[in-house]
Amino acid sequence: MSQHILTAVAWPYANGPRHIGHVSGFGVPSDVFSRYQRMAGNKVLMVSGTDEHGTPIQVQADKEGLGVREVADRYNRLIAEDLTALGLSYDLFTRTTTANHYAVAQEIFKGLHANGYIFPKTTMGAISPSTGRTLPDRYIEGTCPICSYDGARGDQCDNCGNQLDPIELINPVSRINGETPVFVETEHFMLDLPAFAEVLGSWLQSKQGEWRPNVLKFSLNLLGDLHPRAITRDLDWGVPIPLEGWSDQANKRLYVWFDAVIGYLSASIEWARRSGDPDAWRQWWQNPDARGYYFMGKDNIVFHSEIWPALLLGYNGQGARGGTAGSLGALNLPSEVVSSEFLTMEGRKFSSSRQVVIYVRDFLARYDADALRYYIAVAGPENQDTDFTWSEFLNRNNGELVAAWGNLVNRSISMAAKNFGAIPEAGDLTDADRALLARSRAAFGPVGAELNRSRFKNAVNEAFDVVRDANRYLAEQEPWKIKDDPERVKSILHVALQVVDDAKTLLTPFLPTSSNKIYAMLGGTGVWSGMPEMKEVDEDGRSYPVITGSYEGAARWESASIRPGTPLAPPTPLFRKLDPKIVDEELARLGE
RNA sequence: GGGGCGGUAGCUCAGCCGGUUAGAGCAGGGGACUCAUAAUCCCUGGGUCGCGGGUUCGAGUCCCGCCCGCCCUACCA
Repeated sequence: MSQHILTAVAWPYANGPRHIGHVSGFGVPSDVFSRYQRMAGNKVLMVSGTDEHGTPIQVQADKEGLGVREVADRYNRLIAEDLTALGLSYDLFTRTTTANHYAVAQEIFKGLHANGYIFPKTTMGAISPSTGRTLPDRYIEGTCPICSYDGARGDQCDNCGNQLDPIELINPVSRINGETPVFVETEHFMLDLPAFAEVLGSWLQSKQGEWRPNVLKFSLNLLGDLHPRAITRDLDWGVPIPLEGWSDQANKRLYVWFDAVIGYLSASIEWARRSGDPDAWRQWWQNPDARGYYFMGKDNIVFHSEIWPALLLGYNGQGARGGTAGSLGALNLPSEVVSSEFLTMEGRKFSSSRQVVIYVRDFLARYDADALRYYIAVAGPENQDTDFTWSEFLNRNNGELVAAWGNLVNRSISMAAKNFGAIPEAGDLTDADRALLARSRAAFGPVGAELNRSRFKNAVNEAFDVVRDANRYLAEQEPWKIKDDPERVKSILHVALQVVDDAKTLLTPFLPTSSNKIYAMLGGTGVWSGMPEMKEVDEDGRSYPVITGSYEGAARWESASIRPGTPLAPPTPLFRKLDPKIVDEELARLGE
């Protein structure tokens, strides 16, 4: 049964390059999932983009002496290049600074406002006297009024842990330029989150047994303490507020978290427009049978299990105040929020400023995308924080990718090519032959079930069990010792190649590049599993890069019979074996 | 301070509703083989399941307390 599946991938923030911790949280898992779903015959729409508004971009621009737009442009392009190089199969990877995104974000705001879920409130805000810009709480520091710790931030004291209001700080100063902020009254719009407590509660309860328990428990717990949340802020870098008397205020914008989550919808709409059928997005957002899977790191759960559903419910008119759906029509809530934990780097937190980091770009300059994808799939932070170490990366690469899987492919094709120059025909099969063939065919069920539940470690391990069994089979059959029975050798190598082909299919979601190579080695034609590409597009005369691609490859989640007689060339190695000295080289690159 | 998650062999991690001698991969030790990027295959040593209580015929698996790590804490993307 073919289903419409929306893969909604967290939006990387465009204030700098992304490191491997970021892509292990949202990037690789979402791509493995999407590739599997396409192979299983479902209609996948995988969308994301760079998140480009907000104060951190403003701060970064000031630091670099550039405009916000230039900073956003630069990191949008850089991040898009990195994600493309990793092979992430976005149907559309766009950005939040498009006219389309502005229009969709404003439409959601207007819908919520019309239904009564947004109200204004006057609060005190800090501004920088020299620039006139608002200072977010966390950019203010001073002495904690409770414990007298003098490095307290405006939102919280790191020493005593108490919540603070920046106006309470003793001797407050700006962390950006050291000056003393001025506090002034300012008016903002608030989202009435408590109006959704009940409907969110029953929605979450209905996910019992389906979501990862930690995500569900965490989300349910948040419900007990919902408060109205500001959705605008004093900043000129953002989406204008679409109300009379507000839209022309240069210094009032939608707060960045509000517009960023709407990106899933706006990107889907942009994708549909570019595909030539402007209403195509509705199949993923309004069809009751469609499913939406959201991938992110754990710091983002609240936005996806609480706030984004609240925005959708409010827009649909389904909160405590009722209402009617906006002009887009009622929209589907997430089916599942798939959250990853965090990756650490050699036992420490990733930190760009302290050079405890490896950026995706630098990683891919020295190692292959499949090597990184494999590491993340098999050793990434799927259900708990995990530690990336270069020595484990080396071991996994050399011991598992190269020695177990790459070598199985290489020895099987090499023997067949050398002895027969083609895929040999099988003769009478022995019990061992039949057992191994049945073994790899039977793996599609359980491996697929694990992938469908986003249990990637189990999936890749079960796929690798097939690889280990195939290596054992060859060791037991010893075809290289058989000198007087070429028919038996043919049967053994036929079986081995069939299982290599099956394992290649099982590993395609994780290792698309190398799987494509194996497909070609065994005589496959055309595209097996499609790869993303960057394209320049125009919108209102402005050009920007997007990631897109045609993923309608030949890959299907099933065993496909290899064709005897297909010519085989001597293989070239699929994966690079790494020199152990890279561990020390990489460690030397890390800061103290 | 509050909430959440985690703390299992040298390393990275599995262990669902409590049930026989706690598992895997890698690393270590021994052996076999040579088709293959010296890759592969077989055998093997190794754990007071963070600490302390409790419930139970029986707890890594449930309850309480504590210690450690990480995430969130409502203008933090």
